[in-house]
This record gives sequence, structure tokens and C-alpha cells, in this order.
Amino acid sequence: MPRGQCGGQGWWHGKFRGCGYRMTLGREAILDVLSKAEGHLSAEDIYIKIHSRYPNVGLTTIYRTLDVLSDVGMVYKLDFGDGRARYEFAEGPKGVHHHHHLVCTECHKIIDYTDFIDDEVELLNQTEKGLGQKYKFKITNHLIQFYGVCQECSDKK
Amino acid sequence: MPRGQCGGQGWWHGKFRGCGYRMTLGREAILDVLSKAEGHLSAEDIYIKIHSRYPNVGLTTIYRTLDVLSDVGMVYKLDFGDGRARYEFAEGPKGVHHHHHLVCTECHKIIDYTDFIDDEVELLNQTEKGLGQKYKFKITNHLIQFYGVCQECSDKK
DNA sequence: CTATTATTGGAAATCATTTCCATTATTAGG
DNA sequence: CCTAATAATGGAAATGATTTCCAATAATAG
Repeated sequence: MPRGQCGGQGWWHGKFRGCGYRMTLGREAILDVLSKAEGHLSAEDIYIKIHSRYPNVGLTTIYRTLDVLSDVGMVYKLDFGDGRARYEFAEGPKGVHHHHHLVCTECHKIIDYTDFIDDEVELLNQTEKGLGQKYKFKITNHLIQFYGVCQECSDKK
Repeated sequence: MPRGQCGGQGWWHGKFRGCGYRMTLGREAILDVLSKAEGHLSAEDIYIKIHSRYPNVGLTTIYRTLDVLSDVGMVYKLDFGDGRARYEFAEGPKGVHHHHHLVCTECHKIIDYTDFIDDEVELLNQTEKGLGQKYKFKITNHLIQFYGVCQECSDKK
């Protein structure tokens, strides 16, 4: 059965299997944490959250699983500039609200915002289409982040 | 003299000094390479380019300088997902054309595009203003990247 | 139930980036 | 032009996130 690419039916367990991957306890645990977290977790964050209940899921497995999830598109891998990758659940069965990020370059606080998102997304879709055609790219994803200094960090000066 | 923040007059040498930094051979070399490169160079790329002419500029200095340049806003630090940071000259005296990036997730090829940029930038400016007010952020910068698979990588399958 | 093969965990390896620190170079001010 | 003050340097060593290795284990198809 072909792997790595995924048609995309069913959900989660099903989707996973449908992509030719096996479903294991560790993967289940990771998906569970990610889907509930609503946040931006590092591999280690996940490891810690999982470890109490699943002491025998190793960090290596977490990295591997995150890679897989990222390839399949169930998880976004993000870089906020603090030297470790963050992972965020891409979309639930009902479609999680799309959002973008506001990153404080001082304290690395992250704000998810959904304001203005509609216009942004519409423009992005157009651009995506245009770019895809012009450069013969199959565009699968986009990233928008704003950088700046949050109020607290501004005040500290 | 205060440092880290910069009023922004003069250019390059002047700007550097104006920010309270000293101008050194190494920094000059790095700026020189970056300003001419038009590309996305890693610290090591820069090291290699510089090393023949300035054999005594070390990697450490390059990292340090890039940090400074990044803080001052003369250089953008970028992450294309291949595990090393890339640096790109922010703007020349006449203002370099603004562009965004199209990243192939397979081979990590980067395409700079300027198409559609105008609409994007306009929207971004509005969003920036709105976000800045709502979240009390001093927004200094933004990042837009599209991810996908380039034609060659598509063909390989 | 069994054979096949994906997955695992843990230790060790990688590799980009930082830290340390004694040495050197730049700059302001006389 | 000199000199003191201190920013900047380079190279080695440390750091820390992520990968690689590999023998052991678990999930799946039939």
C-alpha cells in the first residue's frame, strides 16, 4: 500500500491507517495531546505531557511521529525563532478555526489571532493559485507570522 | 551611547556606528557579501565566501554579527525548514524589491516571488495596524511563505 | 496463529548555534 | 597622535535539539 501521501477519508485512526501507517499506542497518545492542546507544543512538551500516562513512549518516537503527522498534513510544524520546533494540530474533524501568529521577538510569547483572517485567507488563496500556476508549484500550505514586541516587553524598557 | 535600537540615518558604516556598534573588517566583509548575494545564505555559506579573502574571520563572529544585523533590522533571519537559519539582506540604500518566498518541501528549493506582492503588502499593512492596536504589539516585521512541491520534485514520482 | 514488516526505545551520533575567555582592535577624548 | 576604556574577536569547548542505529517488539494481513 502506498505511503506518505494520503487520500484523506475517515478520521484519525482511520486516516492514519488509510495512509498505510500503523496505529500504535504512542501515536494515539501524541495525537490525543495535540488535539486537545490548542497550543504550540514542542516535542519535549509533548513528551512530558505523555510521560506520566505512557512512561514507555520515548522522545525519539515523538519526533518520528511528529514528522509523519507533519508529512500527512495533520500537524503543522512551526518555527518561532527560539531554537525548537513547535507543533500544532492542523484541523479537527469539524475544522478547527484557522489562525495565524503574532510573535514577540523579546519574550517569544505567541498570540494566535483570527481577526482579519478572512481577508487574509482570501488573498492567500488567490495568491496561491497564481503562484502555483506561474511557478508550477503544488502549493499545499502557507505561513503567515507577524513579529513585534508585546506590551509587557515594551514596558520593561 | 544607547545600543541595540537605532534611529536610522546614514547608511551601512554610518548606520552601524550610529547604533553604537563599532565597525570592523569582519562586519564589513559580512555586510558586503550579504548585500551582493541577493540570496539566502546560511552562516556557513557566508563563512566560506568570506574565508578566502578574510581568513581570520571566524564562524563565531559571523553568527554574532548576523545577530546584531538582525536586531538592527538590516538582515532578515529566515527558516526554510532544513535545520539551518538563512539570512537575507533586508534593504539596500535604494530599497531592495520586497519579496516573499515559495518553499519546496521536498528539495528545499526557494523561489523569491514579487508577483502579487503589492496586494499582499497592502493587506499586510492594514492587518499589521489592526493587530498592533488590538494586541498592543509594536509590529516590526512579517513573514509570508508558501509551501509546496516544485515541478521537478513532482515529476520524480 | 504466523510470517512479514512497521515501529519502538535508548544510547550514541550529528550538527547548528552559543558560551567562555584571554587577546586584540576600535573609538572617544585629551 | 596617544591612551584608556571597552567592544569585538577567534578558537575551543559546551549546549541542546534532532537524527541515526540497531536489536527487540508489536501490529497487521491472510
